[in-house]
Amino acid sequence: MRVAKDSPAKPATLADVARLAGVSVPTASRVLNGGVRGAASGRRELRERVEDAARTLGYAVSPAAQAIKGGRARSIALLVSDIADFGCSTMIAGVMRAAEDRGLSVAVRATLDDADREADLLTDFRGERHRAIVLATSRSTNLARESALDAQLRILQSQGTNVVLIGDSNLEYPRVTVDNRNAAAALAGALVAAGHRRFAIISGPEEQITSRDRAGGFLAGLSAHGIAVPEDAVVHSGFNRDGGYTAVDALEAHLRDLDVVAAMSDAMAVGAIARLRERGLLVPRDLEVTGFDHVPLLGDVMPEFTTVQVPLAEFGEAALRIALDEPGSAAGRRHVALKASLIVHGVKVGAGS
Amino acid sequence: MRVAKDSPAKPATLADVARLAGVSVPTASRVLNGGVRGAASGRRELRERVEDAARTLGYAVSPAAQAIKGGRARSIALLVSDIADFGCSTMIAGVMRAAEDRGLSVAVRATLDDADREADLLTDFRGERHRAIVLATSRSTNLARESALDAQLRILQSQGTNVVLIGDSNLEYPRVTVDNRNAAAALAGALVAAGHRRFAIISGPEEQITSRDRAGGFLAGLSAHGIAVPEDAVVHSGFNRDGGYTAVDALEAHLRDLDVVAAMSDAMAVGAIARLRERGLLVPRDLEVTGFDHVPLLGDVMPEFTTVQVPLAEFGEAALRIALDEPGSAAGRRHVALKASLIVHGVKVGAGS
DNA sequence: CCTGGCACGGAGAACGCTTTCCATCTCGTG
DNA sequence: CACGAGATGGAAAGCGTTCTCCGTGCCAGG
Repeated sequence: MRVAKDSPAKPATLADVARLAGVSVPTASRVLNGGVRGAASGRRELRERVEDAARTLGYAVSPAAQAIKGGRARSIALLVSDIADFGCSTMIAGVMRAAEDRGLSVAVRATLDDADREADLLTDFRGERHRAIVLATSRSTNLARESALDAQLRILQSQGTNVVLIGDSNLEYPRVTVDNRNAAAALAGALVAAGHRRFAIISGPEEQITSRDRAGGFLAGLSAHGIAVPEDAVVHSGFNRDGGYTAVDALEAHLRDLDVVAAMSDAMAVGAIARLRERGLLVPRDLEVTGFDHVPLLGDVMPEFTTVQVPLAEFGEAALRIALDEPGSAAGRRHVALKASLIVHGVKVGAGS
Repeated sequence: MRVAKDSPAKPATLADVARLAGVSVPTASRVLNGGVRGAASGRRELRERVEDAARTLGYAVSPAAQAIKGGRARSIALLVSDIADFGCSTMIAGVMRAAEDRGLSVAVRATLDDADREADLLTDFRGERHRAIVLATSRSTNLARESALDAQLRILQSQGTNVVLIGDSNLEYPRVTVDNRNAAAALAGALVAAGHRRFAIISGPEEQITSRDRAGGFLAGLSAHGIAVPEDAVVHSGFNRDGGYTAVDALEAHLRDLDVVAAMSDAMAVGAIARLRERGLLVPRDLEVTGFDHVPLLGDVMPEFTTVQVPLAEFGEAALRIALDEPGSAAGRRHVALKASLIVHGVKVGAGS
């Protein structure tokens, strides 16, 4: 008996189901959509016939067709810089979980920190007619870039796709943030309290708001205790592992006289630690390296690590609540601020805003 | 001046573009699709008119409409167990990059190791008419579960969605794998060569093929050197960080007399290290913990870590090549095996098939 | 027994796009 | 000058759904 293995048999359509059940297409649709017309409506027997038919044929509704008809897909878009980044992936998981609770799917795209890519991806999203878009790429103060982005987002918004930002930004959209400044200041305070006096800072690109806020807050926290950081002990680099790695060399002049290298993200801290070791400095024996974000895994392998816990996984839930106009604060310009906590030498010591 | 901010202005459609450009819809479609009909076809002037119109209106094609017409979406589906897992996210990034090179988008879903969820997600995928599905969840030897999955995949395949597996499986589909057995055996050999004699193994669920292969290979590698592992020094647990954490307690009887705890994944190793420390055992001072997968970050913070490097990011490229029937080996049952490398105390020492 | 109201199933349109087919137009050639 | 080949734009169909109407049948009330 020959198997028709290469038959590109077309998937069952609603029409197939209707035919098999002996009803019309709209009826089948109504039944499968949960009986819009009177919930437990219709002859029970008919309902069962349709459901049986659907099961028999292995029918699965085509979201594409639904989207094209309804004008909007049952999905939300998520833009991040890099999926492979630990922080990002935690946040993505949070968004997906939140979306799933609402019966929505998530389309994730990565910009890889390329502004052109970002623009292209937003254009794609426009065609995809998502319910909402969550923008989790780190925003900058570069006016040209940001206003180009703003224009894109405005279009998206005017076409019915809600926009939510994750993280601080100069753009005027609903957003969910963490008070990076105050958390960083609290971190600085804790480090001073622990007896440290000589600091260097590894921050992200100067234009980038998240790392700028963190570095600014950290410096402010230090100066509140009368401690200053030499100008050339604040270096800007890529906001990721490799950025932290290379930044260490820029700190060369200070390396032997430091208590703490404060990296403005856990990923940067990891890179810094690797490079410091290559240069013969051991962490935390010779100096301490602190991070920001709280990648869970780091606490396991570096129990003494000091960082700020950002509730990455909770961003998703908060963002979707805003994006989908659910009972949050009043409508209009909404903004949710989540709490960050300090983790000093592996121990959570409370909150900064 | 009032801003009509809430106008749910409909996105521009191809018809809008055509109207503005003064051409018919099919013409607009042909122009924007890259001029199927004669490449640099038509009056250049007409082409420009259409492109201008599209730009003016901010037109973005609707993939949903394309999919519904063409019968197939320009996308591939990717099923993983947990997006937040370090290994997973690296692999996802690889798949997305490979897909993007081919002009395809990726729909990622997570099963969270729940068989029911897995079935539901596969049903969803069926309706979504993807070009191909990449199944990267870890497969098991549980016959009931696997044959249910097989049935689902067969349907998918018969409906024109190619299926590729990442990782070993008993199911008969094209796949891309790593020779876990031999790599694990090589790892064992290297550890013996380093003078270790007393081993314990932390593996995933017994039914799960990946961890079973790794543990089996490891044991085989040891016994090739005349070393045996007590039966109760091989524990099975969840194939993730928490699994490693809890597994340590099951090894209680052996903990003080071990040279190496071999965890069958980096994530498990991390959990084990955390728990060992809580129990007063320091790694690598008191005993060594080895992993499997090579999460990049671990090498930075634990330079002496010993593990097996699995080319997670390359899985995507290989999987898509197979899935899309590109020039690989002959058609039919295809299978690509990627190379794993040993990383002993942070130094890459070569390959195990 | 007849009529009005109501509930429910079906016919048809519409969504945005591609594709097949056809009509037209241009140009080269006999 | 006429005819045919080749190219090119347009009309229409159709993809799988949902939604808006309609017609039908049922029941209650007069």
